[in-house]
Amino acid sequence: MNFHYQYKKQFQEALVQWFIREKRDLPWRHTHDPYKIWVSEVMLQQTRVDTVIPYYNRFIEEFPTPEDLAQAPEEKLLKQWEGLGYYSRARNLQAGVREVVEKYSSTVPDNRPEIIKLKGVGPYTAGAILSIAYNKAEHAVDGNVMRVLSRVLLIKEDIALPKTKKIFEQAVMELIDPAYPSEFNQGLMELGALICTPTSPKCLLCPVREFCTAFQEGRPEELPIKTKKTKMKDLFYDVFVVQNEKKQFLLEKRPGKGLLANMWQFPMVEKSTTPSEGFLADSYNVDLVSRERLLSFKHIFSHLTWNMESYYLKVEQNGQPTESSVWFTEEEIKALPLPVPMQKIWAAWKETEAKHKHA
DNA sequence: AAGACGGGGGT
DNA sequence: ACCCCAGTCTT
Repeated sequence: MNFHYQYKKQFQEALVQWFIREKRDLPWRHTHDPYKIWVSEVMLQQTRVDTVIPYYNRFIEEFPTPEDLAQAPEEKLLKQWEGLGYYSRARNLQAGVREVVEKYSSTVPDNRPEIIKLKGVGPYTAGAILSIAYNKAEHAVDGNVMRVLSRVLLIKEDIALPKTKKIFEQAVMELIDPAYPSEFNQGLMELGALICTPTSPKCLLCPVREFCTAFQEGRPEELPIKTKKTKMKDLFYDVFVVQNEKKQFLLEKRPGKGLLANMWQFPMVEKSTTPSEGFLADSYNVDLVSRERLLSFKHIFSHLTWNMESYYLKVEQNGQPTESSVWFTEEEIKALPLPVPMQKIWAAWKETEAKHKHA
């Protein structure tokens, strides 16, 4: 890529001034603390600004410094992250912050070779922290930046391919305003979020439309090119809210790896494989007293669908429950990190319970 | 290079 | 129903 000096200068000026003028007032824009910028960037991975704001505020209140996060028990960390999704982000963030506390005396590294080695910090997050917190001229290429630059520069490579990202990283390094790296990078992202949107971009409001090849050619909404399809798997589960005579409920902790790792759930059995009647006595050492239907719904993940049917069971306890399952009171459940599908079932149980009390 | 990994919002 | 989102890690 080979831009003329004047073109580059004017593009930088237009973008940076637009950002300074029009930027949204967001919580993480009131600080330059690299730790807080880091937290915000991790939360923003594959997640919308509006979703992140309340999580960010609660998280920073609970863990104001790297030391606070480093010392937090995992259950407390996951409870803070509950509902935000991609829970390995939380674990990796804590692991990365622990590295910073231990190896760098709690100071986030200010250079790419060191910062990118931190757990959970990839090429984008590295560049975002370096440019936003330290004002370094580093690329921070996310989906917004690829969309904006694919249009401005008419880049028709498939952005689903990993190697394509390098093209955009080089383009940013070529274009970035050395006087305003933070505003330049954030300007590209802000433009992607507010103006240069995936469908129906607001080109007439765009501060850089005079530099935009796709706008001049007339079909900006057809870029970027992205192939790739997601094949979804369907899974079918029966889920049981199991209550004993002491008003305790049975929950199990998911495995430490994989989907929803270390989160808690009500006992769940795959429908196709198991006749769910035998599940109780065989697996959990209890006798059924009553059975009531709760809620049926689909929960859609990025790569699979859970088809859920849930039931409220009252049981008599024969002995200890099996391995990973534990009896909890309603009060204790409040402290457990539950994935959203389990929160829905728990909410449905509370509704029927309230109904019974009323009647 | 492809798949795993959440959940919500827009069209 | 399908796409996207301030991506990273694992295979």
